[in-house]
Amino acid sequence: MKEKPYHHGDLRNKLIEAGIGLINEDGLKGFSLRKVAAKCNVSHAAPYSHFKDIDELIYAMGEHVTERFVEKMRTSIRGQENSLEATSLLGQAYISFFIENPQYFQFLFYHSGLTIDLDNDNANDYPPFALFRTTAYQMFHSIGLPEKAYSEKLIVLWSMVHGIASLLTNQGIRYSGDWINVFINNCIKEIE
Amino acid sequence: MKEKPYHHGDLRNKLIEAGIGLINEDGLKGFSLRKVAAKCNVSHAAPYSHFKDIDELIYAMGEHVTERFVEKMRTSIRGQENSLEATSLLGQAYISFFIENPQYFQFLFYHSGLTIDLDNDNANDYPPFALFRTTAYQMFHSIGLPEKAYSEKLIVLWSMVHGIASLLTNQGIRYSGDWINVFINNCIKEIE
DNA sequence: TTTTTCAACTTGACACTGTAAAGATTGTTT
DNA sequence: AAACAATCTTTACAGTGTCAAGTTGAAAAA
Repeated sequence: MKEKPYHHGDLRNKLIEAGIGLINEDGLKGFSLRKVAAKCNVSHAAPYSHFKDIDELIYAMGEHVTERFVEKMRTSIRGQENSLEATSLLGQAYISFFIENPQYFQFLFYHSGLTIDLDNDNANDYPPFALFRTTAYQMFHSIGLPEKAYSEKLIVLWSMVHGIASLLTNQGIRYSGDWINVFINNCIKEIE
Repeated sequence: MKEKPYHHGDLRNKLIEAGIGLINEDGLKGFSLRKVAAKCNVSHAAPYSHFKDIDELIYAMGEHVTERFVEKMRTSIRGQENSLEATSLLGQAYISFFIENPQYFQFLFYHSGLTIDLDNDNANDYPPFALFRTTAYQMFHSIGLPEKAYSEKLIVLWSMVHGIASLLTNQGIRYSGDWINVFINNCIKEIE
C-alpha cells in the first residue's frame, strides 16, 4: 500500500518474503538469488532493480526476520511488571524463537551482515539486544546491583542466552527436548 | 610417511591443509573446491579421487581443525591438579582458540558437518566436549555436587563458554578487547 | 623383463550460480 | 504527444560443483 512501484506489484517486498520462505524450505545451502526470482515469477536479473547484489537482499531479509524476532520478545513481556520475571521471559522468548525457526540463528548471526556494537549503550544498535538491555537494567536496579556492574552482568547474561540458542539450534548437535527447560531454569537461577 | 599414494605426493593431506589455509585467507565466502585444487597445482577434478564431494573435504578439514582445537585445550591443563582451576583453564582455552582464529567458530559449528550428541555421556562424541566434561565432572565431584546435577550443570557451563566464543568471534559484533577478561572472570565465578 | 592392472590424475562437458550490459516495457512527467 | 525514468527481460560471461571419459605411471603379475 505504501509503494506500488510498477505493473508487477511490489516486487521488493515479495523478494524478501520469498527469500525467507526459501531458507525455510531449502535451508541456507539451497538459497540462491535465481530461485528467489523464480519464486516471484520474474526474470533472474529482476532483483537487481531493487538490490545492488545478493548480499543486500540477504541483509533486507535479516532486517525482516529481526523485526519478527524482536516482536516476539516484546509480546512475551507485555503487561509484565516484575523486571526479574520479564528478563527471564525475554531469555525464553529469545531461545524459543530460534527453536521454532532453527535456520534463523545461523542466518541472522552469520549471514545477514547485521552489526552489533556491544560497547555503546545508546548507539543505534540491534533492537533485540536493546530490549534485553533495557529490561535487564531495570532488573539490576530492582535487586540493588551497583551501577558499575550493569554492563558486565548484562553481557554475561546475554552470552548465556545466546550460547544456549546457539547449541540448541545447531544442526549437528543432538539433544533431548528437555534441555530447553533445564537451560531456562538455570538461566533464572543465574539472574537471581 | 604413512601413505604415499601416487607420483604427486600425498594430495589428500595437502588438500586439507590448503583448504584450511584458504579459509584463513579468503574466509568462508571465498572458499571453493577449484581454488583448493589450484593451490595444490592440480586439476579441478583431482580432489574427487580423495573426496566424494566438497562436503567430505570440508568435513575432513573440520576434523583437522578439531584436532588442533582439542590439542590446545589439552596443553592448557597439562600438569594442573586442581580440577576447578583446570575447568576454568579449559574455558579460557576454548574461547582463546576461536579468538585467535575467528573464522573457525562459524566453520566448525556451522559448516564442517560435525555432530555432537549431548545426551549420551559415553558415546563416540566430540573430543573437545568430552575433555571438558571429564574435567568438569572431576570438579563437580571435588565440590560435592550431587551426581544427579552433573550433566545439567555441565551443559549450562559449556553453553556459557560456547556463547561467549560465539559472540566474541562474530564478525558483525563489535566489542572492546576487555570483554574477554570480563567473560572469563564471570565464567570462573559461575563455576565456583 | 615384459605385461597387466588400477588408482591417481587430466580433460572436457554440463547445469547452475552471481552479475553486468543492453534492450524492451510502461507508468509518470513535461 | 513526447520525453523521461523506473522496472523488468534478454543475453552474455566468468566462476562454481560434479560427472564421464580418457591418460598416466607405479606397482603387481606374468
